[in-house]
Amino acid sequence: MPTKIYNPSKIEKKWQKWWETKKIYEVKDKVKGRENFYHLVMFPYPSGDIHIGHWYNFVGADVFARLKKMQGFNVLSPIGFDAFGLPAENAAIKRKIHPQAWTFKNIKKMQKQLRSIGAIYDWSREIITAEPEYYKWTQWMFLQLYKKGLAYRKKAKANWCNNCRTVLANEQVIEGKCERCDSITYQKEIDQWLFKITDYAERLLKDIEKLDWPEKTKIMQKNWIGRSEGWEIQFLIPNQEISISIFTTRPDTLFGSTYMVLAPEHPLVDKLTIEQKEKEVERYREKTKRKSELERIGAGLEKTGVFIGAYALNPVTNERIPIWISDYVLLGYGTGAIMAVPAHDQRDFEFAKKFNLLIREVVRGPKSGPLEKAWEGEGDLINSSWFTGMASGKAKDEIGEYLKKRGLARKKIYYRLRDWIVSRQRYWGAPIPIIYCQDCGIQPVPENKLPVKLPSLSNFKPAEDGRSPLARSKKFIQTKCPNCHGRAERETDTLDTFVDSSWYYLRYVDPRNHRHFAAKKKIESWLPVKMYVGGAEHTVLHLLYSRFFAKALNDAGFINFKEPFLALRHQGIILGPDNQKMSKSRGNVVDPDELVKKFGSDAVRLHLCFMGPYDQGGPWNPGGIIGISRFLNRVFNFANNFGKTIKNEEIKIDLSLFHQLIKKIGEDIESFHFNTAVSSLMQILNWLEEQKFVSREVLEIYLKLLSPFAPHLSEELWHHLGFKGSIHKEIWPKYDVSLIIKKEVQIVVQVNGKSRDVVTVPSGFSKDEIQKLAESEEKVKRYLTGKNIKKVFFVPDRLINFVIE
RNA sequence: GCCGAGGUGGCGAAAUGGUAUACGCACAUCACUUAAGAUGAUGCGCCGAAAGGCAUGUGGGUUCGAGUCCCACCCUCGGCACCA
Repeated sequence: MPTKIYNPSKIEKKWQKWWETKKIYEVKDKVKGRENFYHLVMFPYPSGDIHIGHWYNFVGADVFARLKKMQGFNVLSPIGFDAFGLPAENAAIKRKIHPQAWTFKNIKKMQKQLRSIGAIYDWSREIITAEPEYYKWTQWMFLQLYKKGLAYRKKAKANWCNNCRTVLANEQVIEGKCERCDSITYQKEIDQWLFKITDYAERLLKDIEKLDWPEKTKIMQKNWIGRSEGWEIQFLIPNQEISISIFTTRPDTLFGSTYMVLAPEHPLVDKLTIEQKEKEVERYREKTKRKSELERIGAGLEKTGVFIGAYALNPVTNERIPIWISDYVLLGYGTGAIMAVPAHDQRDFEFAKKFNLLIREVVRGPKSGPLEKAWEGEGDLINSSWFTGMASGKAKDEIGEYLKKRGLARKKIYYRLRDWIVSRQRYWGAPIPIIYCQDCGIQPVPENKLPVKLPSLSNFKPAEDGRSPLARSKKFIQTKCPNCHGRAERETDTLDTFVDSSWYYLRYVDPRNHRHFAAKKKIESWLPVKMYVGGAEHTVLHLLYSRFFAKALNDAGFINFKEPFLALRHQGIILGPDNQKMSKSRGNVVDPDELVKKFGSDAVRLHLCFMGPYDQGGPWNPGGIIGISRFLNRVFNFANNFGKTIKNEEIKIDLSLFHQLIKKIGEDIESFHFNTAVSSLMQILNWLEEQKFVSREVLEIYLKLLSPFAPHLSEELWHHLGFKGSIHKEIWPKYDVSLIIKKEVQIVVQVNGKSRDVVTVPSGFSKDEIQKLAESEEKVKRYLTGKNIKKVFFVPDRLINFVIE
C-alpha cells in the first residue's frame, strides 16, 4: 500500500491553479445574505522583490480576512502597487533603464511572488498607481482640492545640491552631503504646491477618538498634530514702531524671560540687526542653510547663535533684553520667535549657559541652590513682582489677561502640524494638472482633459535650474490656456507619491470605472474600510494624509464618510541581519522564495504567524520553521491515516479541551494573536494523537480551524475526505459552550504569597470548603502549625492565600 | 533631542494583579536503522544530595500576592514631514 507523502510544492501549485480556474476568490459587490466587509492591507512599493517583511504583513492580514470570510462576510481583500516614486528614477540613472520599464518589470515579478502566498486576493481588482487610468483620478483629486482652496502655491524649503543642480530627498542627503557627489547640501527656497491639511487639524484631532486604532497610533497622531493652547505675546522694540510676536504656553514664566531668540530666517532679522553685526548674522544664516531640521533641534547638541545687537522690552518687567538668532528656533512653528526663559526651559538654559546670559528663576522648583538644569515643571511664582506667590496654573491666565488689557497679548491655539508639500521636482510621478498662462495666471486643467500624461523621456535628471525633468520636454510644456486659448505652459512638477496612496482604497471598489473614481453605489456598499492592516511606520504620514483626503472629499460631497479606516492593526517591523528595518534600499532583505521552495508556502505562513506577537516584529529568525514543517507533516499523516484506522464513533471522548481551543483560535485570530492561535492548533494535534478514537466530525472541524493558516494543505486534506467543493467556502466552526466549562479546577494554595501546594476540586467550591481541605494538606500544614492565621484571601476556582505572622 | 514601542530559559516566545517559562526550536539520552537522515519516547531556567532557595534589563515603591501597577535609570527598535 503506497503511503501518501506530504509534498507541499506539488499540492500548493495544484490548489492555486484550481482556485484560480474556479474563481473562488472573485469578489462580487453584493452577495445575498452576506454583509460586505472591506479588509485592506497596505499595498507594496514595487521595489523588485517581495521580502519576508511583506510576507509577514500579507500573511497575517490574509489569515484575518479568511476568518471573516468563513464567518459569513462578503470579504473584499484587494491588492495593488504603489508604483510611483524615487527608487525608479535612481534605477534609471544608475542602470540606464526607463523608470516605467523598471517599475513594471518589478511588478511582474512581485505579482508572481505574491501569488505564492496563497492569499485570497481578487486579482481582477488590481490597481497600479503609475497607470494613466489610475493617476487620471489622482490628478482629478488634486483639482477638487484646488477648487476648494485646499491646494496653493508657496515658497518652501528643499534640500539642494549645487553641484548636481538638483533637489534631493531627505534620504539622498547623508550627513549633510549629497549622496551622489558628496558635496555639501543647502536648504533652498523654491516654489511649491501645498495642501492645506492644517485647516483640518482640529477635526483630525477630534475624530481620531472614535476610531478602533491602536492606542499608541492615536497618541502619536495627536502628538504630531500637536495642539497647544497658549498666548501670543508682543515684545516691543524700544524707539521703533515694530514688535516681535511670540507664542508661549507658559506666560507664568514671563518674568524670567531674559532674552529673545528669532529663527535665523525670521523676516524681522533684517530690520533689527545693527550694522556692526550684519556680517556675522549673514554668516550664521548661511551655516543654518546647511543644516537639516533634525540637526538643528537636538537638545544634546552644542547650541549656537548670534546676538544681532538689538533689544526688545520684556512686557512685564520693562527690562531691555537682547535679541539673538539661533537655529534651534524654527520659522515653521509658532511665530518663529521665542521668549527665552533659561531657568525653566532646558534648551534656553543650555543656550544661556553657553553665552553667559542672565538666568532668573521665577517658578519655585523642588531643589534649592544653584540650578544645574532647567525646572520645567510648575510651582509657585517667585521674583515675579505682584504675581509672586501665585501658582503657575493661575498665573498663566492672570499674566495673559494683564497683557491683554494692554493690547500686548491674545489667547491663541497653535498646531505643530504643517501644511503638506505635494510637489516634487521629479519625473516618476503624476504630473500636477495645472497650466500657467501669462494673461490668465494659474489655470487648472479641465477635468475632461485628464489625464495629463507623463511624457516618455530619456533623461530623468532634474533640469539645471532645479525644475523637474519634465521641464526638458518642450512638447509637454507647451500647451494652450484653457481659459483664453492663448499660449501657455504646463506645471512640470509631479505629485508626492503619498497623494497616490491617500485615496487608493477608493479605487479598489470600482477599479475599471472610466467615468468616475468609483461609482457612488459601490462606494456606499463597501466603504469605509472595516479593517486596515499595515506597518506602524506609517502612523503619522500616510495614515494622516488619507484621513485628511477623506474629510476633504466628504466636504466636497463625493463620499459619504469622514474616516476612511474604521479599524487599524499594525504588523511589527521585521528587521534584517543588520538589526534595521528590512528594505530594498538598505540592502538587507531576506528573500522568502527559497524558504517557500524548501518548506512550502503553508509552512512559511505558519512560521510567520507563530514567530511572535504580530504587532511586535523583530529580527528575522528562520530557526524553528523546521518545527512548523514537522507539524504540517504530522497533520498530513494524521488525516491520511484517519480513514484507515477508524473508528468507533460511539466511543465518547472528552471534547472539553477541543472546544476550549476552538474558542481560543477564533478569538485569537480576531484579535491578531496569530502566534497563540498556531500554538493552540499544535496543542489540538498533540491531543488528537493521544486519542484512541476520533470522529470524522472532529477532523473536519480541525481542518477548518487550520484553513486560514494553511490554505493549501487544508484544501488537500479536505478533498482527501471526499469533499468536492473548497474548504474555503465553509463556515467557521462553532464551539459548544456547555463543553468548555471546566468541571474540575486546580486551586493554588499559598502561604504569605508563596505557592506551597495545589488542590484539585470540582469548580464552584466555597472558601470554607477549600480552606478546610488546604489546611489538612501535609505540604501546607507544615507552614501553618503553631502560626496565627491573620487573614485568608480567596479567589474562586483559582487561589487561596493564608497570611500568617 | 522629541514622539511611540519593546527588554522573560541557550533561542523564538506564553502568562484577566493569582503555580513564571504554555507552544515550538536547539541540546542530551534512548528506541528504530548497517549507517546517516527521518520518525518516536524521555529529560531540559539557575543553585542544592534533599528540604528548599533564587530568577522576567537595573534600582526603588504599592499590594496578602507584581513579568503585569507606580517612580527613576540603562539598552534596543520605529517615526520625525522629499524612502515608501
